[in-house]
Amino acid sequence: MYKIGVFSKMNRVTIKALRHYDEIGLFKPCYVDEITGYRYYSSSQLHQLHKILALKRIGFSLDEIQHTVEQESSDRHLIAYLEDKQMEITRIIETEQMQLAHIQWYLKILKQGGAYMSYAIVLKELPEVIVASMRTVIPNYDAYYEIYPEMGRYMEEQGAQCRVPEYCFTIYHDGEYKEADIDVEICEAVTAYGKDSEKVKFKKVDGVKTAACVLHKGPYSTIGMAYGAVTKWAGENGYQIIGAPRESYIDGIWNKENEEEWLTEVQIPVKLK
Amino acid sequence: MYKIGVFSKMNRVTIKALRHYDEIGLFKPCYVDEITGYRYYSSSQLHQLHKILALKRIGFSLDEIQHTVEQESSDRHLIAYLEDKQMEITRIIETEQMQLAHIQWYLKILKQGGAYMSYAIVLKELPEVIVASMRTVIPNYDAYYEIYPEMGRYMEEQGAQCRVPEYCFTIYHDGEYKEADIDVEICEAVTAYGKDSEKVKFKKVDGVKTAACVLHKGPYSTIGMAYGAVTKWAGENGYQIIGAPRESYIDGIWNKENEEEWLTEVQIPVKLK
DNA sequence: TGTAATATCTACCCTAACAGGAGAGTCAAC
DNA sequence: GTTGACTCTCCTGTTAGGGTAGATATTACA
Repeated sequence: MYKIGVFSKMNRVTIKALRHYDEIGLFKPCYVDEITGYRYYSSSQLHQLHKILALKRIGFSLDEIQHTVEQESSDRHLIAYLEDKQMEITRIIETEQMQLAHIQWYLKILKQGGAYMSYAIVLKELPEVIVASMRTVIPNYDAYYEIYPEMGRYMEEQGAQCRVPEYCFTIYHDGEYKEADIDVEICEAVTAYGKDSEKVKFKKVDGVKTAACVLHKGPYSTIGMAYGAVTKWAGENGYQIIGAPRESYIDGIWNKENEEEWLTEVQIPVKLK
Repeated sequence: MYKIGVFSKMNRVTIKALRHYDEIGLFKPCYVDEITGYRYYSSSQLHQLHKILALKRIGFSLDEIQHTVEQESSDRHLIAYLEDKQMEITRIIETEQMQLAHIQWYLKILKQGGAYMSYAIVLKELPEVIVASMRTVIPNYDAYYEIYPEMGRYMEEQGAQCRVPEYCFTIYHDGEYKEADIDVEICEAVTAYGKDSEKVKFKKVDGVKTAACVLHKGPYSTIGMAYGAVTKWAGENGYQIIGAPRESYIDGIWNKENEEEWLTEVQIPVKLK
């Protein structure tokens, strides 16, 4: 019969931990003095404690250990537990390795003197939406100043209601970056279908499971940098572009005078290679 | 200006999280209605939020992010932060992989129908101790029944005091398992040096940084299984045996009549290959 | 046997990053 | 005016104990 301090030293377990195990019912002293409350442990308990420590070492939570210990009669339960744990840890390792890749990417950029995180890449899911859409080939980017107002007018006629939060974006259907004759589809998310016209159609745009997104602040003329950042990031981090990129307009000519304050998000559907 | 719900949807961040960031001062709404307490966010804050989310994704804690964001003037700080983080994650991955190896080992044992964890391996540190020691070559294991009492008598003569917790053990100096002519050193940890005799010497036994330990319950005749378990485990988990194994006696003939209740711990100094 | 040092007890608060829920107030639509 | 959706604050809970305070117990030494 050992008092808690000695028992603790024998097993390299803190007194706090032993008291904690007692409290949660995982491992109780073999005898507790009713008057003083002193805990006494016996050597026959070492085996159980070691079992607990062994399970803890391989990543089981105290709760899981308790279940495991209770049902120890059956090996099948244990195998199942261990296999679950195996998968869990495998997943954890994968995410950690992705984090590592991210960090290394940022470090590389930083050491090259690149502007830190002026383009912070974020992965997110894009929702499925109903949109008023207009697909067309525009000669150059200046054409936006004509077609967006046109679409706005049509939607007003139709009484179409914009979705909240607003989601107004352009899908680029070309396979590459172009400066002329660009195949674009401009979309405005709405709450319900409306009547199609020759130019403007209502349709459903599928959601995207994972999109690499980056915010671009400033005029559209420099938005290429944002694309560059995302595509480079994707390539270097094992992601593959699997869909047409979008530009989501947040602030622009309609609410900010100063071009420097315009805000656009570039969204590129990706998946892990 | 967006209310919290919309802003939350725009960024795939929960309302709870936004409120939490506000509370800890990491990311505050640009305006709070003094009367209602409603939080309002603006699109110019998106960029900062994305930066925060990007840092979070690569494993920074909110606390670290706060420091990072505050000192963003200097890239050197950031590089240092990222490099620290890189090392931290590398370490984490290593430990996870070790856990994985452990689990796979247990699984293998279990699937072969082996008795689960009748030998649970635990790694621990062995302390440096002063011992009364007697090194000798014994013809076979039965000789213990002669030499242990002999040593006990000498220690009593000397008035040597045993250490608490008791640590009485045998070191096996042979490089391999032997059944005859075994080179053993029996040790009893004491509180202070005493006078040497021809047979019994007082000495310091160095601590061991990492020892793979296993509890053996039952008579000494089957203790080989415990050794087998440890050495096999070590081999299969990338550990190398780097010192003489010890047997630490916990319960034995001196306090338990029934051989089935004897308890011994096998301790083998190891290190990662 | 008395005193001082050490060991142990219970009880409370703390960690990170929120999640869940209670109860109350606010906002926008019908 | 009312309803339903939205938001607020405040409280508790999550892991596996760590840290400390104040009270009691045991042990060592004179």
